[in-house]
Amino acid sequence: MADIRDIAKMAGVSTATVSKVLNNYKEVSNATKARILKIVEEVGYIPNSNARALSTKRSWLIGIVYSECLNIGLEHHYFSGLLEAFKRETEALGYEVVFISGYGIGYLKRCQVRNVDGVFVVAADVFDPGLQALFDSDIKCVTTDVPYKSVPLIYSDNRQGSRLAIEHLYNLGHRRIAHIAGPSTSVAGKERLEGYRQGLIKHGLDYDPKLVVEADDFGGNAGYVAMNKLFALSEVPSAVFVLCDLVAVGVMHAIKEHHLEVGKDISIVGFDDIELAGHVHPTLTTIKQDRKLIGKILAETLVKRINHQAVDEIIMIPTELIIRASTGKYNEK
Amino acid sequence: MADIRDIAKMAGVSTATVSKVLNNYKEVSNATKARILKIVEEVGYIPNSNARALSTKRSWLIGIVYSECLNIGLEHHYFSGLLEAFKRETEALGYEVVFISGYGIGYLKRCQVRNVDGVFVVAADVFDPGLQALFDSDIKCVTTDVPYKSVPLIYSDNRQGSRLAIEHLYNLGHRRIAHIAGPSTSVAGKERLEGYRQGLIKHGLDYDPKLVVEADDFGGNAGYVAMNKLFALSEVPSAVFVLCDLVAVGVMHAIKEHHLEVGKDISIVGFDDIELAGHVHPTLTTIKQDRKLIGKILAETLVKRINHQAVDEIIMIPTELIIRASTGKYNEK
DNA sequence: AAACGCAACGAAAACCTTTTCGTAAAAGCA
DNA sequence: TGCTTTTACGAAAAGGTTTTCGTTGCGTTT
Repeated sequence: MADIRDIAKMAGVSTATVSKVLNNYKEVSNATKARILKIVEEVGYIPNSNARALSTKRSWLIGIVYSECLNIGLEHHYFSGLLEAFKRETEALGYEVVFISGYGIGYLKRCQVRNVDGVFVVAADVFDPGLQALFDSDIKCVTTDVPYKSVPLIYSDNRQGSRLAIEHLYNLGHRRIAHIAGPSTSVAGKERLEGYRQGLIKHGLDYDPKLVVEADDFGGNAGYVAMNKLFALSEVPSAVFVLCDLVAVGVMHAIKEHHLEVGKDISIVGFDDIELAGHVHPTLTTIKQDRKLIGKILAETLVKRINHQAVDEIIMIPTELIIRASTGKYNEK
Repeated sequence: MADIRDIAKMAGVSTATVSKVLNNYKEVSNATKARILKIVEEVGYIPNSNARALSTKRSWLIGIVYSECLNIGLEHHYFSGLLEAFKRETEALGYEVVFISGYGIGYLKRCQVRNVDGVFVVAADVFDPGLQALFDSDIKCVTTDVPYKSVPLIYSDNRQGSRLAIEHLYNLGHRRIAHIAGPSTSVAGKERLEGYRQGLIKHGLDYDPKLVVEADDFGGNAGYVAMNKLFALSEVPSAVFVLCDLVAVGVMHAIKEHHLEVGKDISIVGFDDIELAGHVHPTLTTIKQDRKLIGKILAETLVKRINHQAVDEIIMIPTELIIRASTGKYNEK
């Protein structure tokens, strides 16, 4: 593999000049510039990114912190979609995306070792001291769903989304509305619970703690288990607002096992709007999170931070109610 | 940030000695080794990976080629699960995982720029010349579902899986079994189609091209569309073997819209066994791919290749039939 | 003709490790 | 004791860029 010195030699110039051409400095004549570029092209020369990073202290690498806690890992639709959007955007800006391993030395050191220019904390436990060390360091971070001090945070307006859900159910005549909440360590889960509560109050309904059950994680099975807890109640709710679509599918499963009809006997509202929401039976009414947009803004914000530009501390993206068949008018039994 | 020279100075030794300690060379006395280690610990010294990579020509980075073609990107459950398993395994071996951007200069050059030690081609179009250039280079690769010359290939035994599906349906009395196949560019799709055919023949059934319809991609909507094509047939099949679970959910959607019952009027078998398969209604009979195992073997194989050890060219992992409620005995109408 | 400015380029240091090879002292052996 | 081997360590080169600052040569002013 040819290096910059080979190119310099072939062009009859110094490495400095080649470097300047490659990095678009203007202080080099058009003639030599063209000559060098031609040789670079012919030889298929590729600058060594390690040498470059060593010299410039920029790696053009963005780290992803993505711990598989609570089943919200790569396999969770919402997060994988978000990550995909983020990746697409940063790649367009010239960066590449690397997973930061939680192994051994911890996130912070790992980031320092790899010399990442910035990191995106996608899914993690806020109380993880390793994560806090990273956030408290001078490495540029952005995050979603994991608020921490003044680390820029871009995410859906969970409370607003929840209120939309409750309003929808209320308008359909439901008065006994349950909530399957996220694990208590999940901030998004907490906010959705709060929005649920706000929604109830706004419509003059009482908040009944018995109607709130906590899901163990963000998978389908957690919903199945949680819904069965609701069935154990003396008076079963007529509607359930579920913290996310994947969990909602498990909820629907439990309901059908009790020979009840979703959308008729019990209405369900999910959160996320994953592709499958439009294909499960009945199709799932849900609160849509705009993951493409959120991913894009996250990317832009991080790159701004890397370039020492000012950014907003918090950006909340509005959610949208998508009405499908899993919700229906309240039926007196 | 302290560098190796600082450490050397503090310990009163040369950088060479520090380096040797850090890399477990034996030619250094226990006394100085302990002294150096102590200082390293106190200062929180972290070796610069770029300098190291420059010197050793190893980056401890593994590239992922993951093009979002046909909806099988990060958002596809099977692949994200596979990737997760792969990542976990390689991280345990000391590597970190970086996405190789398809932007601009192409996969091969991108890999060379980043100096990756190896790459895992997860999902991509086999006919992409950029991909072929990568495969033909001397960069160590492994792949799944994307066979190419002698690049090590680890994946499910698609034909065997399909035969399992057909056998199951046959044993339930179905004789008119349709197949929703993958896009023609998908190798896994082709193999499953072939297995479907083999299964039919084995049981003395005719292969009827009219009963095979191609899905546009690997998403739920593709299944919905494809199933509606089957409904346009003069004689609707009593069972459908679908190339993957996500698509199968769309198929079930279409069936219910025709007021037929899945598992009774029409039986469905999927492929993958994603978590949701156990929660959709009816729960989905499917062919399980062991993505944890496949991911693990992929990782091990790639690392072996990196270390110049011999590896198998092809490893096929058997699949397993998971019987749930979407398949039932054939009912004469 | 002297003085100056500017354009175009190069020398060399800096970035931080690893690794080879050489050297000195200590240990082993006769 | 004299010799060889081993052990413990260091000097310095190598790895490939970027960047600062200096130099050269040429055209413009006065």
